[in-house]
Amino acid sequence: MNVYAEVVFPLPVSRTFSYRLPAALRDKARVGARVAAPFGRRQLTGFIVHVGLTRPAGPSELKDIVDILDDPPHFTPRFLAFTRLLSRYHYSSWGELLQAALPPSIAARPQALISLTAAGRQSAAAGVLAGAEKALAELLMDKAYSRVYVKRRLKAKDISALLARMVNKGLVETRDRAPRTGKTRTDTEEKKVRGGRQLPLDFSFSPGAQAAAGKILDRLRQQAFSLSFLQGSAPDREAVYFRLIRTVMAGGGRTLLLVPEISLSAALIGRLEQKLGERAAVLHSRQTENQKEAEWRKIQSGKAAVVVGPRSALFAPVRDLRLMIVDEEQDGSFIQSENPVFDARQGALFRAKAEKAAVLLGSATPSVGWFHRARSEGFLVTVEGSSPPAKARVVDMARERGLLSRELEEAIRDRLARREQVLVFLNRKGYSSALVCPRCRYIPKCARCDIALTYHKREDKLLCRYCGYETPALVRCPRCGEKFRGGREPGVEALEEEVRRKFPAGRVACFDTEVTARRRERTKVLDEAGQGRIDILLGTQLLVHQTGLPPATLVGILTPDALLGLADYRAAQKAYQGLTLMMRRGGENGAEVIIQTALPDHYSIREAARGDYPAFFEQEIKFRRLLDYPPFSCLAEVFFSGGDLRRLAAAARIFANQIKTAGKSIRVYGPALAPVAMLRGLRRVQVTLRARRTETMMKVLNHTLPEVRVKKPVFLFD
DNA sequence: AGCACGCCGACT
DNA sequence: GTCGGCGTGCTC
Repeated sequence: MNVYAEVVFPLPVSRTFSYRLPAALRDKARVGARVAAPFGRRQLTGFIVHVGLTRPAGPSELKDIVDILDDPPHFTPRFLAFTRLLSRYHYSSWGELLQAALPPSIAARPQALISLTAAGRQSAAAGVLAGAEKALAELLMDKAYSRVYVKRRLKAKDISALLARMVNKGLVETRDRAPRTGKTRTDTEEKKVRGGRQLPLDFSFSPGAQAAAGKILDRLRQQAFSLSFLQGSAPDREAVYFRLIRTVMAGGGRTLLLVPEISLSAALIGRLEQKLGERAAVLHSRQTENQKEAEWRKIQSGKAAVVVGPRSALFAPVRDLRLMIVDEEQDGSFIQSENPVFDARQGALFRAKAEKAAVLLGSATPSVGWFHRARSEGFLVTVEGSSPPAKARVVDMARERGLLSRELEEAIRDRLARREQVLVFLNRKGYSSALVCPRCRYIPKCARCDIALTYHKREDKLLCRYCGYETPALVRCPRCGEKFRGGREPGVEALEEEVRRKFPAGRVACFDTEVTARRRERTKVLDEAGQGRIDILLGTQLLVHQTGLPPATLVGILTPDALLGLADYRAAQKAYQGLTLMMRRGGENGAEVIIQTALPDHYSIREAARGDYPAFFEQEIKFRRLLDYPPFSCLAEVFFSGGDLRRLAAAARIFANQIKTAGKSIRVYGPALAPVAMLRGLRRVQVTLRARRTETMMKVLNHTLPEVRVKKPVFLFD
C-alpha cells in the first residue's frame, strides 16, 4: 500500500507537490510537519499539508520524502486551514506564509559556506583557472564565505551557474553552517518580571465601556467565531480589552492582541505587562534573536495568556486561542505589501474562523470599509465618548506667504515667550521635492525610477525616495546651463531654515531621516527635547512614530495637500487618519493644535480638525457609493513589472483579455502605466479590476493568474 | 527562489 | 571560435 504526502515549499509558487512516503517515515509523517524533500536538483524544506492513500495526479514517477523534520508537527490543521485561506485571499504563496510563521530558531535557514576543495586549491596554485573561476578561487584561498558575500565580492548578478560548474569539477564545495544553538535566557528573564503576577486586575470602567464590554462578552461566550467592531477612545477601548482578556483567561483561553507599531502602543503594552507579568508575551522587530526566541517559547508552552505584537504576531503559536483583538484597526501597517503579502486584519478573521474564536477590531477613527460593514451588518459596538476628541484650528494658506502662517508664527512667538515647547510636523523629507530649472523647467529625475529626485540642501545632494539613489546636487541645469535656485514643494529642511530665520533666539531641532540616520542622534534629539533644551522641534512622519515626544503646548501641522490630489480613492481617508494621528501624538497633553492647509474646506481636513469622525464618514461613504468604490465593490490591482515594456504590455493585455472572456461580472480597467511607471529600473504596468463581490474576484483571479507568466503581486481592496 | 537550457555579443 | 550575458520554463 502506498501513502502519499502533499507538500508546499517556501517559494513563490502557489502549488502543492506530491511525494511518496516511504514506509519508514509513515508513523512520523503528519499534516503540519516539516519535511526534507528532493525538489529539482536540490533538497528543500517544505511543509506537509495533506497525507492520503489515493495517488494524486502528477508526473508518472513521484519522488520520496527524505525525512520528517519535526515529530509533533509544527502546525496544527487549524493553523494550516487559516494560512491556506489567507494565501489564497492575497494570491501569495502558502509555503512562504508558513515560513514566516516559524520561530526564529528554525526559520533561519543555515547559510551555506562555500570553500575550496584540495583539488581547487591545487588548480588555483597551478594557475590553470581563468576568468570568474580564477577570481572565485582566489577569494576563497584563505577563508570560506557565504553565497551572498561571494556574490557581492565578485560583483556578479548570478553565481549559481559558476558555482554549479565548479562543484561539478570538484573545485569548490558547499557546506551548511552549524545551526544556531537556541540558547536563551528564559529563566532569568522570567524571574525579573515575576513581580507583577499577583496584581489585581483593577480597571476603571466608564459606564459606556461597561455596556460595550457586556455586548461583546455575550458573543465571546458562545465559543464560536464572532466578529465585533469597537469604536471608542483609547482609554475606553483599553478598558474593554482588559475586561475581555480577563474573561478569556478565567476560562482557560488565550488572547492575541495585534497593534500597529510597538512604539505607538508602548503605554498599552506597559500596562499589560504590569498587570499580567509573565502571562503576557510581547513580540516586536526590535527584539534580538534571543529575546524573540524566549518569547516564542513562552507562547508555545502556553505560559503566556496574552500575546501582543505587530502584524507578524498574527502567526504566533498561541494555543486555545479564544480572542483576537486588532487595535487601531485603521492603521496601514497591518498590511504587509512585500514577500508574503497579507493583511493582518483579514488574517485575524481567517484565523478566528479556523479556531472558532472571537475577533474584535478596535479604533477611534475606523477605516471606512470596516466601519461601514460593522454598521450595516450589525457588529458595531460604540462606546459613548467619555473623553472628547482632540480639536484643532484650521488656517487657510491661500493668503499666506512662506511656510508659516501669521497665526502659527504668532502662536510660536507666544510659546517662546512663555518658555513652552512647540512641535511642528511637515511630512516631506529634504529641502524640496525637486529641483526645477528656473529657465527651461528641467527637473532632475532618477535614472531608474519614474520620479523627480528630492533636493537635500544640508547634505547638498539629490536623493531618490524610491530606490535610494543619490548624487551630488547639481549647481547648473544640465540642459540650459541656468543656475538652480530653490525647488518645488518645500520640505522639512526648508521649514527649518524659515523657523531659524524667524526665531533666531529659539533653539530649533529637526528630526528627519537624513540628520538622524543614526539611532544615537535620534535619541539625543528626543532626549534634549524632553529635557526642555529644545524650543521648537520639527519633524516628518518619522517623528510622529516616536515614543516620548516632548510635552509641547503648541502643535503645528503643515499638510502636504498634494496627498488629496492623488488618484487614489483612499486619499481622503489617508489624509483624515494622518491628521488625526498627528493631532493625537502631538496634542497628548492638551496642546493647542493648528493645521495649515491650502484646502481648508476639504471635508477630510475640516472634520479631522473638529474630531468629528461620523461627519467625515458620512461624506466619505457617500462618495464611495456614488463612484462605486470599496466597500461597495471589490477592487484588485495587478502589477506587471519587468525590463521590457513591450513584453509587459503584451502580458498585461493577454491577462486583461482573459479576465474579460472569463465573464462579464468583472470590469477591467487598463492595462495602463502604473502610477510609478518605473521603479528600480523595472517598468511597471497595471491592470485594475472591479467586481461586485470579493468572492467573484477571488474565484476569477485564482482561475486566471496561474496562466500568466509575469511577476504579479495583487492587491485586493474591499 | 534556484537551477538548467538555449540563444546572441565581445574577448582569449 | 568560446565564455557568459539573460530570457524562458520547470520543479512532485
